[in-house]
Amino acid sequence: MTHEPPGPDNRRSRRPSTIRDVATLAGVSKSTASRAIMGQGGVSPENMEKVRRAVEQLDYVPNQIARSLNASSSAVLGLFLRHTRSPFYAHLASAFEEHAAVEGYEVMSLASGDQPDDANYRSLMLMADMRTAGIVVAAPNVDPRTIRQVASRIPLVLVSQMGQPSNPGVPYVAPDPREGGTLIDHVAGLGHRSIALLSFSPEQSPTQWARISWMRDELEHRGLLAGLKRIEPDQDLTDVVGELHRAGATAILCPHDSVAFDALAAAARQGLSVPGDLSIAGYDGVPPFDHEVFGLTTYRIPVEAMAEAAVKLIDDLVHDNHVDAGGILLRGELISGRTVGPPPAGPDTTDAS
Amino acid sequence: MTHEPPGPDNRRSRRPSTIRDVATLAGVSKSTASRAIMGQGGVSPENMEKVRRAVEQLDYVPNQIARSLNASSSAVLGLFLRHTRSPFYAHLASAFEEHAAVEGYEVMSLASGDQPDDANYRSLMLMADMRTAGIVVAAPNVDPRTIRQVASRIPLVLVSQMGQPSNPGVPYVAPDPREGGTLIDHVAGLGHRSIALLSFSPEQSPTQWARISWMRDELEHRGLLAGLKRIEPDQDLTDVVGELHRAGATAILCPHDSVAFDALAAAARQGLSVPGDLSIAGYDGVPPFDHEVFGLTTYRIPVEAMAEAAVKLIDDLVHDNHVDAGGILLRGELISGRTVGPPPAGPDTTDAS
DNA sequence: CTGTTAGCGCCTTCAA
DNA sequence: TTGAAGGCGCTAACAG
Repeated sequence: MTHEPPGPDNRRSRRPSTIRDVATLAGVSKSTASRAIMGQGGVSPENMEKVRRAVEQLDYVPNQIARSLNASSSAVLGLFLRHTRSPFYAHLASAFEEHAAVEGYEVMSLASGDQPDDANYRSLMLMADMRTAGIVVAAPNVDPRTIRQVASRIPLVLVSQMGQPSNPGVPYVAPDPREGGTLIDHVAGLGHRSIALLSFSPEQSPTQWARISWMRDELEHRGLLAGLKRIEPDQDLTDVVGELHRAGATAILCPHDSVAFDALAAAARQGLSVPGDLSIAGYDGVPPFDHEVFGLTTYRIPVEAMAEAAVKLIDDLVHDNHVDAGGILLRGELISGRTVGPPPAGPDTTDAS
Repeated sequence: MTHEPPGPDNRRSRRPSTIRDVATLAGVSKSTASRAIMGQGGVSPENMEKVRRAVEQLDYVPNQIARSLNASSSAVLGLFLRHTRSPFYAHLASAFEEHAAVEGYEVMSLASGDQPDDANYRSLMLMADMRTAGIVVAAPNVDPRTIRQVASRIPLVLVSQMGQPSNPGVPYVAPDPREGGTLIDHVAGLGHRSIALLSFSPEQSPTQWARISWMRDELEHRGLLAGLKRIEPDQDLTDVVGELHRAGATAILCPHDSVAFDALAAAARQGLSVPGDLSIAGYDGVPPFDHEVFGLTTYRIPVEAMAEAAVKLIDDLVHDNHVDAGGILLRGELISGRTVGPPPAGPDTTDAS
């Protein structure tokens, strides 16, 4: 084995050069260097040039953080997400980044995961500390008090998966709650008279809980409710789906698309054909679940439009433009796939026209 | 309509209280306040209590950024991702956050999207500026020079979707390149003698390009290559798939799972049954694509293990433990689904045992 | 144990 | 046009 060359060092070396280094090398004062770098004029051409060269030679890049420490605001937006994993949030984040970039913002994201609320508070404060221009919160698990506390210090916009969130005074973007019946209309319209719901616990997801609750009430009101089954994340749905079917349900509405696919797998294991024996619908309608090859029937939350609206809202807030204390409601759309069809012709189909 | 109450204000109010406010209110000096807050001892019980009360009364939260400005390091890790959208990166980010949390790190993420490399450089510097303890880069589009430049200032680990990346001296985590043949072995093992590849351009994804190139060479070497078709993102694959099939290909390997589903849809439109007429395989094997209900045959990149290894690596680097200049290679696994089967019995199946 | 001083890197008054 | 000084919020080193 030959002698190893000093080689590209694993360990860090020269500390990043500061504006001081630039000033010294250019033979001017820090202030002049600063002004030259900021390009605000008021610097002689010679000094301008000297500084430019020093910057180049030293690979100098201004420390954005130190800069924003006294600038009181930067061009960075904070995005606080429930998870990174779920396609809904991933898609939202991506769309938000794109639209924010158009307005000249950089986006830094933090995820809540399942941390307790005081950790959420610290995460949000961390964003605020770095003088983000504003924060967008897309994490239904954050306590409303925390939201208000942070919102009192920095422009903050809420993005919700459902109707108006319970944070008075904080602007929000959300799907129009009046759209909640779209899916039910579709399923009922095909003739289903016994529709079941799957749901996580309220703790696991307040948003989905609210959504499902609304649907339960609506179905009950219309006399179509076949029952609501509480499920756990990653639970095997084979038995649940089997029971619901045996109990007479002809359609199952799921809290989100991923669950719908679990239910489809469960139905397959139970030897049930979809939508022949049983119809199954999801909720969210976000890539990749909405891929034509899957043919899932679902309700598409208008993620793209929500992201765009959120950027506009936070941007207005940042620029102190007038912003409605309320929020912006957007309409999604029904994705009509191949997992929902007419109910099987049963013995009591008499009243189905 | 009644008179509106002053209401929870849309606009921000009192600027966040600083350690100065705390000190003043508690009637001590900034240093004492600081020490009390840091809880490092050396403060009298009375002052301790006074400060505690002041903190509570003012809702004081230390500014982490200002703190790290002279601390030279914080407990925040930076994660720089190619996209937020793709399930691969979303999954990686999520897993990374979880493992980082175990080690007591917070994770802030920035996405590269399609920005030019100088913007990538600025993004990475922004992370470094905020004194992140270290940075993990999972974005194959970042220029190696940029990587080295940043790595010379701050602990940096590379996470790649394929074998060893071309960044000498920078530790990395990657799937074992020797595993590259797994999928080919599987498909060829079933009797396919004419295997086609789909690929994006090298610019769109160096990683996938490298992977596909490797496969092309391998297939050519084995005399099984039916051709390589260059595709664009979001391209309709109907014609491509049709042509490949007519040209005699019995199996198509895709650059990643999402493309595989596009190909499946295209095959369906062409009236081809899968895997009866044509076998199709993906690559990545990450949720939600690996869901049993889809039955996709693919190669699963060991994302979880990679995330865990990346955390360990960056943590070691941060603590100046010895870290191999090379990297860590991990093995994924073949997911054998229902989209790859034996080739159709053709006129020239004579040599297939 | 406590307060004063200095400095992280930067920008922005204020005089000169 | 320029430099010196001060401050963003915080912590660490240094006297008392």
